[in-house]
Amino acid sequence: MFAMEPIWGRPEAAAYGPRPAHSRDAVAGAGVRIADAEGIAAVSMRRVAAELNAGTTSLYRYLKSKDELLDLMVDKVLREDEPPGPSGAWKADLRVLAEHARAMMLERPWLAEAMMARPRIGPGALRWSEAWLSIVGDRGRDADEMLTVASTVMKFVFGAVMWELSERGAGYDPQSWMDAQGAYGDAIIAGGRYPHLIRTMVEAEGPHSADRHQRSFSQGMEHLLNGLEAA
Amino acid sequence: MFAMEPIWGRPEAAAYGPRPAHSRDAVAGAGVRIADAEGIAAVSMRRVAAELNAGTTSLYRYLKSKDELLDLMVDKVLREDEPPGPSGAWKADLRVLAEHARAMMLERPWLAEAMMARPRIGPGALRWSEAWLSIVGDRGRDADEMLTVASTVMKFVFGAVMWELSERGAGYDPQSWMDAQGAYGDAIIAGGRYPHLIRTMVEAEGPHSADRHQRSFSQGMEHLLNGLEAA
DNA sequence: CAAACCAGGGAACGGTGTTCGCAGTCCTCG
DNA sequence: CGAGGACTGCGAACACCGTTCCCTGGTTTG
Repeated sequence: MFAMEPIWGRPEAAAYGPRPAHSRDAVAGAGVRIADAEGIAAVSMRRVAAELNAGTTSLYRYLKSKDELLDLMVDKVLREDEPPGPSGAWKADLRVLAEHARAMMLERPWLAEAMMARPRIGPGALRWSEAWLSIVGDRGRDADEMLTVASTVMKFVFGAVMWELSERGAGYDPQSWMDAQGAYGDAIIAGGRYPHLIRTMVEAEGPHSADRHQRSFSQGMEHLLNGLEAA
Repeated sequence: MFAMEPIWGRPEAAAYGPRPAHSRDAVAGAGVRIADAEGIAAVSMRRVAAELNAGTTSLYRYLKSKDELLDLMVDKVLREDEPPGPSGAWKADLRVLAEHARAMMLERPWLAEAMMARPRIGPGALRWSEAWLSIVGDRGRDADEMLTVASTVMKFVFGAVMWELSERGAGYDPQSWMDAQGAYGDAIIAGGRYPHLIRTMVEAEGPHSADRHQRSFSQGMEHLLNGLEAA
């Protein structure tokens, strides 16, 4: 497997020559600004260059590819959002860090997907990894258990956030969708092939409430933490 | 909120006119074949049309947009992979269904991301939702608890799969990356800013083993199930 | 048989990421 | 101090992309 060198392994400034008019961080910042304001789809090389009053292809003096631009954008955001440090109570600390990570990713709907698309090995991402591990690392357990606990929580957080974003992006929530749909929704109910699904939709309060994602996340975290505590 | 009608709510065949040369399912099948063989990035309207020996723009007789093509591809795969039914032992059943879902998504690396990108409301997706809920629905609990249990497990499974795929896609695993990297890897270690991270890399056996993802998944599932059982 | 309707698909539009090559700028070395 | 060379900025161009328009020709209904 080729160990393609990440952008953080390459020096930013050259030894010789004219001073660059911009910087990696400025390029990343322009990308973040556009993604926040107009969505990740609006982040094109031309658009980012325009944001910087630069020629489109000048960006390739700072980056090898658009993927690297996304790497820089992700890491800039992670670097500028400091993870809360451990207090010593690992369960509470995991709760706090998980909530913080969730809020961060919900605030920038493009972030979670961009993080999952590429390795997370920039300085900002490493600091977040360190934060997760430092919470579970001060127990007496061995390194493998540290890893299991931390990565299990991280996986749940990512999954929960992507789940929530997928509903938000579609402007869709399960209950109102069921109500609003015409022929297809009726066919689903009339078909009788999904009894548990329909019973849940009808009986459960969760899907109707406005804070159902927050509640579902908190409850899931609580059960998960209980399971990890018993281990 | 606009309830944009999903493709499953629209009839496939028209009343009048010549018989269509293809079908939605054939179009979806062509897309799946290309995605499986050449990756999701190779799935373009032109490429799919070529696979069917059709004109590019003929596809728009079957679909409104490329997004709908992805909807059909996802649902076709879900429809053709039958979820294992419940045996009555809910914990074991959740384990089995989770493993099945994980294997399915790992086999087609494009599937998980496509599933998260759009609402999952086709027949195949509904049958999978029904399968999850039918496992937890035959306990005496109320509907909200059913939902919490099922969705918590689903979120963990998605998060775990996307995590694994993000490493695979980069041809990167944390340990070998640490070993292979030159200047940047050294700087990480020398800097001393990530003590827990480095200790984990050095001491843990997990990151070195070939089946570390499977093991991490199984262990996480076990802890999660224990926590859900106690609830 | 005529009218209405629909499937197939070529041409074209405005985007995309990226490569190439060139002009001009600055640093280093003789 | 001057020359060579490395470097930056960037316009032009390429091969694609998703999608709309519009026309031809086939099929079904009345």
